This record gives sequence, C-alpha cells and structure tokens, in this order.
Amino acid sequence: MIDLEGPDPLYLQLAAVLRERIASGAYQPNRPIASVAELQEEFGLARGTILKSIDVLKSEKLVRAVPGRGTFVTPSA
Amino acid sequence: MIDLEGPDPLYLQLAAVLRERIASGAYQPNRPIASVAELQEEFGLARGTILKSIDVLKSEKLVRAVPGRGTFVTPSA
DNA sequence: GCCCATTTGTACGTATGTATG
DNA sequence: GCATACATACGTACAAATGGG
Repeated sequence: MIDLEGPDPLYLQLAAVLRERIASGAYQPNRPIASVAELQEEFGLARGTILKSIDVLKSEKLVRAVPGRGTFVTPSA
Repeated sequence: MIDLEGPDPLYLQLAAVLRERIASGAYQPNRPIASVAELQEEFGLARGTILKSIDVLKSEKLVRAVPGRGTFVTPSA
C-alpha cells in the first residue's frame, strides 16, 4: 500500500491509507486507530514519518490524539 | 525571546515570534522571511524545529514556502 | 501515593532529494 | 553545473499524560 519508490512523500501516502481506513470503517468513530508503534511495525516507517502522517489527519480533524491513550477517530467525520 | 526552560514548546514559541514579526511589518508582504539556515543561526534551534514552526505558519496561511527561493509572507494576512 | 507500561509530544542531529535561479 | 533553500526521511532521546496494579 505504500510505494517506497513512488513520487509521493511517504507521510502523505500513509495519511491516505489511514484516511481510507477511517472512511471504510476499518477504524471506527470514537475508537483508537493503531498506535504509532504498531504503525511503525506494520509499515516499516520511521516514527517521525508516522507522526507527520497523523499530523495531517489531525489538521483535517479526522482524528484527535490523546497522550497516554491513543489517537481517536473523530465522530461524524 | 525564546525561553528554553519555559513550558511552551520551542516550535510554538518560535511560531509566535515569527507571527509577531509579520504582524509588526518586520517581515513584509510578498517578501521572504529569514531562511531556515538564518533562523537556525539566530535562535540556535535545530532545523527540524524551525521547519515545524514554519509549518504552523503555513497552516495558518500566513506564509507560503517556495523551494529554492524562500518562505514568503502572504499578502493581506 | 508510587511505580510501571503504554502512548503521544518535542527536540535533536544527519543525510538525501528537489526546486529555483 | 553550481549555490541556495525548502522537503522528506531516518534514527535517537527524553518528556509528559494516562491508566492499572
């Protein structure tokens, strides 16, 4: 799902994947998405890259991060 | 102007300083603000921290970055 | 209240890529 | 080709919040 050779930045590719998971219901409203550590494992990307992806989703108000708990899907988004 | 010991994140403190420079006219519309390298020199912060500050300003549409040229103050902002 | 595991946040440094002139 | 400047990505370390025991 992530094309390391492709022209698009990895953090934007990952943001697109996560956005799709929210849209499809794979990640549900008011439930946490995978943790940063889990996403690192799954995609083999650096922590900073994962965080930057999530920053994109936060700026789109698709998710809301809570330190110590997780990153939650915004309801009705 | 930047309080290394203070509670506020350095990138937010720097964003506030730059926002003030724009508001005061120290950085003028359609003119470039200081380069990342110059800001690193002036504030003694890491490059990544400077970039994150500027990301904040970009998200506020106060500036627009152009690779190879600089980061420009948005007119009428 | 205290420790501990989990999780997000911040900051550093470095290297490489890409766009402009 | 070259210099300048922003962009992406990696790795690392520590800080801060949360929740459970």
